[in-house]
Amino acid sequence: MPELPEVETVRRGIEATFVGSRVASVEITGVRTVRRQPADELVMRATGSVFTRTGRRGKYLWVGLDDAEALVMHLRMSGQLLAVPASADRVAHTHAVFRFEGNPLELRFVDPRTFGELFVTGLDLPELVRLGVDPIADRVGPKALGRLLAGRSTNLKALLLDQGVIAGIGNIYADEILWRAALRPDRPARTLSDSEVAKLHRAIKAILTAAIDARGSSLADQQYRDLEGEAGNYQLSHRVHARAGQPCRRCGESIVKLIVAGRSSYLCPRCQY
DNA sequence: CGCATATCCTGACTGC
DNA sequence: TGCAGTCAGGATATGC
Repeated sequence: MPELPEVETVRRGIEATFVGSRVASVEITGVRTVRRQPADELVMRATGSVFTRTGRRGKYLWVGLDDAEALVMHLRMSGQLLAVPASADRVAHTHAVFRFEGNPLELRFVDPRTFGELFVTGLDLPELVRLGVDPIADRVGPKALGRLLAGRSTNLKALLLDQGVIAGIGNIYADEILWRAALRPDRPARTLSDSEVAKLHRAIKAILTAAIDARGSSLADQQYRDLEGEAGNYQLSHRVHARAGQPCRRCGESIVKLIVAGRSSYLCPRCQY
């Protein structure tokens, strides 16, 4: 569910609400929530530490613990991070709860499908070195993007989804980016002209920036919520995602749904090439 | 290397 | 109303 814009929105919420607070206690109840290390180890390393800063790389979110270690979180398909009063009822699938000294709000990790995870690691984030460039946090120019595409026979959809190449783009934003760039998802990457690479570069920046400004996308199931439990607004600006049969906002042709790179992919068959 | 498939799960939705 | 089947924003392993 959450892609770069949603994770960035949650990161900003944690920055505003919990940075500067000292962890009073950590409760891990989900059996799969902490799986790279014993849950007790995470509890011990986090308890007593101050949330000193936040960061994001692709879809991974992290919090500095005393500026000495990092608490890394990934929401995967259904994870939510929520700031709620400690007295509030816990919803089903609440797998982790962080309480803080002098902060009336606690941080809860809720994840029905249990694909999400938490772990504590070093500030150099060795688990994240495999990730490719972050299109928002890193300065990625059109030439750098062109080098990532060069010589690859893989299609654009698979490439945009490959976290080892570009980190943070998921199924919704890949489709929205490719529509904006007027490029088909099944187009082999190495066939792009310089001007098409430039268009793709502009579309990545524009779509992700607009989606962050809109605080992310909440689909019909309302599963994505920000730290305050509020829905995002970027779904109102979607041009292709989940719009099969509806008219293209650029040329009027019916949007179609294909499977590309094993994922549902929406595109305009007339104005994407 | 690239690609399809299966897998980890729960829940919402569809069609009978 | 119930029930089976399908699908879902992600990431990874496997086999061809």
